[in-house]
Amino acid sequence: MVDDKRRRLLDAALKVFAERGFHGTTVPEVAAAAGVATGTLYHYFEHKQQLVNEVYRDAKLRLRGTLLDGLPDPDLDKPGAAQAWFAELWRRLVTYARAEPYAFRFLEMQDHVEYLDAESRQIELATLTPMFSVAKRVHDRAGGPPTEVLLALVWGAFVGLVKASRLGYLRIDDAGLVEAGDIAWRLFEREATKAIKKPPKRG
Amino acid sequence: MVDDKRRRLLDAALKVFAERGFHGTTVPEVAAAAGVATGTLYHYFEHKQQLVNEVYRDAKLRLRGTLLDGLPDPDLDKPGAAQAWFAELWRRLVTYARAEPYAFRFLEMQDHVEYLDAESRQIELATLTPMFSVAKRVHDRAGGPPTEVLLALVWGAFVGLVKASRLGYLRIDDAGLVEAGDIAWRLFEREATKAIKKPPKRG
Amino acid sequence: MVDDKRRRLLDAALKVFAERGFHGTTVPEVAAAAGVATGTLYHYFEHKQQLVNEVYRDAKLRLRGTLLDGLPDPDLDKPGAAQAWFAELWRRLVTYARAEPYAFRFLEMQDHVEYLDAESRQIELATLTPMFSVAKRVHDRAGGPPTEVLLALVWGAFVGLVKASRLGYLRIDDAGLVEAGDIAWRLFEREATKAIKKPPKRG
Amino acid sequence: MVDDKRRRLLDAALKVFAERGFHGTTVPEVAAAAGVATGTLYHYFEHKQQLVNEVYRDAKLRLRGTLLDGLPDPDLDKPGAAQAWFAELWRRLVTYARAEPYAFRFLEMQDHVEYLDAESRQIELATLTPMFSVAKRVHDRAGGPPTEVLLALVWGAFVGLVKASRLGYLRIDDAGLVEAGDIAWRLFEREATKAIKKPPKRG
DNA sequence: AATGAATGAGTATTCATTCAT
DNA sequence: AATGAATGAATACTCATTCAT
Repeated sequence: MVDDKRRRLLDAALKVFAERGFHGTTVPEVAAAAGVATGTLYHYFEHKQQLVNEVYRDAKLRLRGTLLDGLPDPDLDKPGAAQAWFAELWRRLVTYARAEPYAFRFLEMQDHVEYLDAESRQIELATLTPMFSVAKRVHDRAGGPPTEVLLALVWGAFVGLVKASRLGYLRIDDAGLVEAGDIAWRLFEREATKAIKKPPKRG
Repeated sequence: MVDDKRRRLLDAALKVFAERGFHGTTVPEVAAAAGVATGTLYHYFEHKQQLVNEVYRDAKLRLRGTLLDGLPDPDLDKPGAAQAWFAELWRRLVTYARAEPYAFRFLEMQDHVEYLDAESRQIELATLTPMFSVAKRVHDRAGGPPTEVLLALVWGAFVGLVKASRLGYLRIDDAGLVEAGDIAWRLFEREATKAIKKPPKRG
Repeated sequence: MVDDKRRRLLDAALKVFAERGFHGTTVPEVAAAAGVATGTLYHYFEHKQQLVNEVYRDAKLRLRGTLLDGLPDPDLDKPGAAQAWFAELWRRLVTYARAEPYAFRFLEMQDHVEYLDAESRQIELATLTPMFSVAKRVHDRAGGPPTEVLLALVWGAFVGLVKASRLGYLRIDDAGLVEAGDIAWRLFEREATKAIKKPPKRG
Repeated sequence: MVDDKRRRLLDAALKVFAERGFHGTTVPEVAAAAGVATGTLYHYFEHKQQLVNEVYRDAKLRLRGTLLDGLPDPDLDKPGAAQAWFAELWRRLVTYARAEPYAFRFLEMQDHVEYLDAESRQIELATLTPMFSVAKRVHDRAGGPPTEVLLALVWGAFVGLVKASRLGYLRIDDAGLVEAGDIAWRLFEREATKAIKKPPKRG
C-alpha cells in the first residue's frame, strides 16, 4: 500500500518528466498525475531533485534488466554468434522502447547531467559496461575505429529511429524496428566478418 | 549597432538554452550573458517564447546553410557519386557540430515541440526535405527499408557520436568524426551498391 | 499511564518551545521529543495553541508553588523581616530557575500575549498579586517610587542575570545567584530602612 | 529613492518582527507593511534570515550610537563622577526605549541566537564592551560581585521596567523612568561609595 | 533605445491537522 | 488509545514581464 503510492509517484513522475522535462514540470503536476496530494509526494521524496534521481535510477535499472538479464555472452569463435548477440540486444531495446516509451524518452533527454547525483551516474555506467566489454571483444579481432565509436553510432541510430518515430517523421512497427537492427548490424559487420574470416592473416 | 545587440542576444540565448534548456533558463540570465539589461531583451523579443523560436530558426537556418549551400545533387548513374554525396554531407555535419556546438546541442534537444511555432516547424522540414529527396532517389533504386528509416538511423548515429563525445564517453577528433562517416555509409551501402549494380534487374 | 503521556508531552513541549519559540516549533517535533506519534498529541490537546497554553499554565503554576507555598507573610514591625522575606523569595527564584531552566526561559519569552488565553493570563496575575501585596505593605511605609516600579526592577534584574548566564556573558553558581540577591535588595533597602527607622517622622 | 525603499523595509520589518517574532512573521507581511510588493523585498535582501540580521544590526547600531556617542569616560577620582556617568547612560537608554520602542523590544527578544550570524554577534559585543570596561574600572575600586553580575542586574532591571510598562503592569512616564535610574544606581552604589571613600584601606 | 527596479503570479516546500487502520 | 500516512492551505522564494526614468 505504501509502496503502491511510491510506485504510482515514480510512474507519474516518469511520464510528466518525459513529456515536459525536469524544469518544465511542476511538483503538484506530478502529484496530481499520481492521484495524491502534493504533501504526500514529499512524504516519499525529500525534494524534486531526489524524485528525478529515483525516477532515473528506476528507469535505468529496468532498461539494464531488459537488456542484460539472461543475455549469454556470445561464443565469438562460432560464426554468426556476434551477429546473433547483436540482434538479440537490438530486439531487447525494441522491447523496452515499446513497453516503456516514457522511460526511453526520459532516459534520452539531454539535460540530465545538471541534476543527476553520483549514484545515478554510477548506474548509467553499470548499464553500459557489460555491453561495451562484449563489443570490445567482438571488435578487437578486427581493428577499425574504437569500440566506443561503433557503440555510440549504433546506440544513436536506435535513438534516432525512436525519436523520428515519436515526432512522426516515420511510421514503423515492431517488425520494422527489428529489421532496422539488421541494417544497424552493418556498422559492425565488416569488422566482425574480418574477425572471423581473417584471424590467420593477422597471426 | 541595433542588430549587434540582437545578434548578441540570440547567441547568448542559444548558449544558455543549450546548457540548461528552455525552462531551466531565466530571462535575466540570457540578458546578462548577452551583456545587456533585462528590459533591453524585451525590446528585441516580445517574450521568452518568441526568443526561443528565433534562436531555433536562426540555428536551424545556419545548419541548413552549412549542409546544403552549394551542395550539388549527385549524378546517381556515376559509380561512387552517392557515396561522395553522403561523405560530403557528413563532412558538413561535422563542420557544423564543431563550429557551433551549442547550436547543435540545442537543436537536438527533445522538448522543442512544446514551444515551437508553425514557422519554426516549417524550417525544420525545409532543412530535411532536400536531403530526403536525394536519399530517396539513391535508395529507390535498391529497395530495402523506407528511406525515412535509413535517414533516421544515420542522423541518429551522428547525434549519438556527438553526444557521447560531449558526455565524455569517447574522445574523438575531426578526422575521427569524418572516418566515422565511412562507417555510417555502410547503412546505405548495400542498397546503394545494389542500386548501381543492379539497375538492369529493375528496368 | 495516560497521564504519563500527557506529562511527557507537556515536558517535551516546554523544552522545545523554550528553545525555538512557539512559531519556530513544529507539532511533530514536540511529539517526537515526547516519544509519541503526532496523532497521539492530538488526543491530549485539541491544537497547538491549546498545548502552549497548558504548557504555560503548568510552568507558571509550578513557579507560583515554588515561590509562594508556605511562604509566611513577614511581620513588618520586626527589623530585618522585610529583608528576610525578600531573601527567601530570591532564594526560591534561584531554585526554580536552576531546577527548571526551560520553564524559566519559556515564561520569560516575549511573544506570549499573542496566543495566551484568558485563563493563562489570570494565572499570571494570580502569581504576581501575593508578592505585590506584601511588597506594597513593605513599601508604603516608606514612599518613593511606586511598588510596581520596584518589583519590575527586581524581577527584571533577576531575569537579566539568568539570561546573561544562559547566553554565556557571565558564569555564576548558586551561591553567586543568592549573593546577587543581597545586591538586588538594595533596590528596596533605603525605603524599607526608612520604613522601619523613621515611621515617627511620618506620623 | 532606492535607499528609501530599503529603509522602509528595514523599519517595517523591525516593527513586525518586534510584534510577532521572526517565525511568527510572514515575508509578504513585511513587504505589505513597507508598502512594496513581495518580490521587491527580495531585491534588497537575499532571504528572510538576511533581513532579520540587517534589521538587528541596524537597530543595535542605533542603540550603540544613542548610548555611546559623545559619552565621556568618567574621571573616577572625582566624587560623583561614576554616578553621573551612570545617570547619563540610563537617561540615554530611556531615550532609546522611548524613541524606538519596536527596536528595543526586538533587541530584547530571546530567540535571536538561532538566526543571527557572526557579524551581528560581533556588533552585540562591540556595544557592550565599552560600557563594561568603564563599569569594571568603577567597580574594581570596590570589590564585591563580578562586574558582569552588576551589569546584568542593571540591564535586566531596565528591561524589566520597559517590559512591565509595555505589558501594562505599570504606567510610567519619562520622568519616572529617569527616577528609576536613581534606584538602579543603588545596585552599584555601595561599591562605588566604598571605592571613593575607602581606597586608603586597600593601599 | 536602454536600463534595472518593481510587480505579483507562480513554484517548491512545510506543517497543522485529520483519519483510516 | 495509538499510529503515522495523507491532506492541502500557507509560506518562502523565483521569475516573466512591465514601466518610470
